[in-house]
Amino acid sequence: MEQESGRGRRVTILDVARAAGVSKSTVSRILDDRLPHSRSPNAQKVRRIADELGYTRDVFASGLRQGRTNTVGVIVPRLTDTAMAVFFEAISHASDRRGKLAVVATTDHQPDGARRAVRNLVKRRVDGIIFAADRRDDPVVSWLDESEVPYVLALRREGGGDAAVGDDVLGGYLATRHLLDLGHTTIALLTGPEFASNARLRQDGFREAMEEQGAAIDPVLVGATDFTVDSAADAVHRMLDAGHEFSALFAATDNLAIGAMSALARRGKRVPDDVSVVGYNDIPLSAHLPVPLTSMRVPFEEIASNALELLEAKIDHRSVTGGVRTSTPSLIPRGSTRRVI
Amino acid sequence: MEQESGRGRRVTILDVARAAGVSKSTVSRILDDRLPHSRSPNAQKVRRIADELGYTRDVFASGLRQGRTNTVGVIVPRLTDTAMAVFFEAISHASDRRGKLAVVATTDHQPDGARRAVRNLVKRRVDGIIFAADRRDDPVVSWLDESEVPYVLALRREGGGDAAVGDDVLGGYLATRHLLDLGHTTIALLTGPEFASNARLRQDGFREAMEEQGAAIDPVLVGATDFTVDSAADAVHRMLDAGHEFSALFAATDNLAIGAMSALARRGKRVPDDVSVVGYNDIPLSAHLPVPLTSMRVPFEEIASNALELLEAKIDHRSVTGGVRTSTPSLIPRGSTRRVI
DNA sequence: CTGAAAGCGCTTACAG
DNA sequence: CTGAAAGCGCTTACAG
Repeated sequence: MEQESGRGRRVTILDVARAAGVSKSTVSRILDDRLPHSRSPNAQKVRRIADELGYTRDVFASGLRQGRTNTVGVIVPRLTDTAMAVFFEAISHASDRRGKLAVVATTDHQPDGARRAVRNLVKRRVDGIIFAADRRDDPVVSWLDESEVPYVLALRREGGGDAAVGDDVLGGYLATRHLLDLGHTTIALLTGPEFASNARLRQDGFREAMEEQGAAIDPVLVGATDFTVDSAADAVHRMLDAGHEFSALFAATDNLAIGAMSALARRGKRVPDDVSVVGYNDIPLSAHLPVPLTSMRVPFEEIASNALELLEAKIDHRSVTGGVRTSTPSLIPRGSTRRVI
Repeated sequence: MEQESGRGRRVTILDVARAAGVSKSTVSRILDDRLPHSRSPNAQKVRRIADELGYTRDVFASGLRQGRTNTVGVIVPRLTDTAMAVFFEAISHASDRRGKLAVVATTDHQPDGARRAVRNLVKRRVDGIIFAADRRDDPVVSWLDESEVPYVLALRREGGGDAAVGDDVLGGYLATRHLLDLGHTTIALLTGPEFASNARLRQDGFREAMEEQGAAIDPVLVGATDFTVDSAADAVHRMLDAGHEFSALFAATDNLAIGAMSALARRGKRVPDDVSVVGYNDIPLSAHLPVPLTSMRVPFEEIASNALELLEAKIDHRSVTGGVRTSTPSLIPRGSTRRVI
């Protein structure tokens, strides 16, 4: 690469064509990754010269002409939610490998956030959208259907659209099963808000495991949250105030588990001695808390790849077998859970 | 908006022109935000029709023609570092307000990560780059200088380029001053790796405060980390193993503080009763830890705005007075620090 | 203020 | 396989 692209005159396809003594059409074809890679001497020469000149295709010109931009939009509630940052990084890496760019927009949990995000991304000409925000009642999904932007859901299913998800029911089941296996029977649950489908499915898995075991679910020990650490702490304080004892707690996300542990600490309850705690998502921090958190690991890389594949199929108007790809979470046992004594 | 843009035929400037009975040149000018907003009847009509037709400018066509894309690239080490996610969200919001798009690339702390990130962003035709990765010795800065991409540094200064930063020396000073004021004199320090300029400046502030107070700095109580939670825990374990007592600890980031608290807990030291701890960055989680963390709040929004302004000036070839804008951090006292008894 | 025309850097039928 | 030509949707001197 003789010359890094900058503000000066860019190296265009015409420069390469002239230097190689061929037409720009030919250069365009030789450098087109979608076409079979020609090993003819001419092709090799063009590639060499393009390299020497530091030529890179102008994505704007190419996008304008092709009607596609090789850009995918990703919508998440917030990037400061580490699980979402992990997921976006996964999509970003997978996109990179496929020569695409992932751009992210956040909804900030605002009512109109999703719509604004979609509009912004569409304006930027993304080829499609991976939607990972979490409002069940959000009309954005039907709105996305009406608009003609190709999209897939990720980390949640809704309205029958294509989706790449983790098996949240199984995850909820496995987390609860772990606690039951350790001898716990009175288990508190910290779930998300009504509209969050993934939290509800994890709750379903919780119920399934409890029923299978014949363990009763105390409604007082089921706390709804808005996914904030604070609301989790509040919910646990209320449980404690109600005087209903519990020896274990399953939280629908690691953040909620952190809030729970914070409240438990403040009330003089030790983890895991007095209460065992299981989280969900296995965010990087969880392994490094004062009491390392037992958590459900979600295969974000796999889900990201699936989402991207499904989306590409949609963009290319290919129909995909299935339409929903489900990845399996796994339990990572750590210090926050122990056998009841 | 009659018709959401999608895959069907897009509404182009020509559609608007025809519907309004003017030329596309005229439409282009009327809809050009850079030009003074005309209130002539004609202009109003065109704007109304554009709206009715759901016209949005094709950023690719516009970008191709104008030679700029209204996109800024942001480079951070990782998005899973919450402080970086906060910062990117801040840039994203500020960009939005200015009608720009912010796209992010991560270095993953890889030696060649920064270069790869720059190359990727340049390929995507960003108008400029906000560089917030943290390797002091990274040759990428001089490399950026050679390439002709406009860029500014953020959260760190290096090699004299334009930069939007927090006052890390002051922050380190204030954090340490807080501990000194509470009566602590043997204070441990958790700093970053050699190459991280911001950590070093915070360390300078620490030294300044200690010297001012006439408090000695025990080299054994200065622990270098690689910014991971684990390495912080390890460093604290080593201090404890060495048998050098300390009643307070200042960590160059909240993550390091979390690692420290984790190690302290494992060694039976209570925070704040046995050891007071101060972090830096005030990430959202810090307020919600079992022991809420005293931390230095960094005005990320302000730094993001500054970075964007500096960058725009560079892009427009305007020279800016100064070239470095410094924002002031502030101490947020919480439960992790208390007066020595 | 307005319009016709050129051109940004590509890709892609079309014809050879 | 190759090249000349048209055109993607804009913006912008240029001339009126």
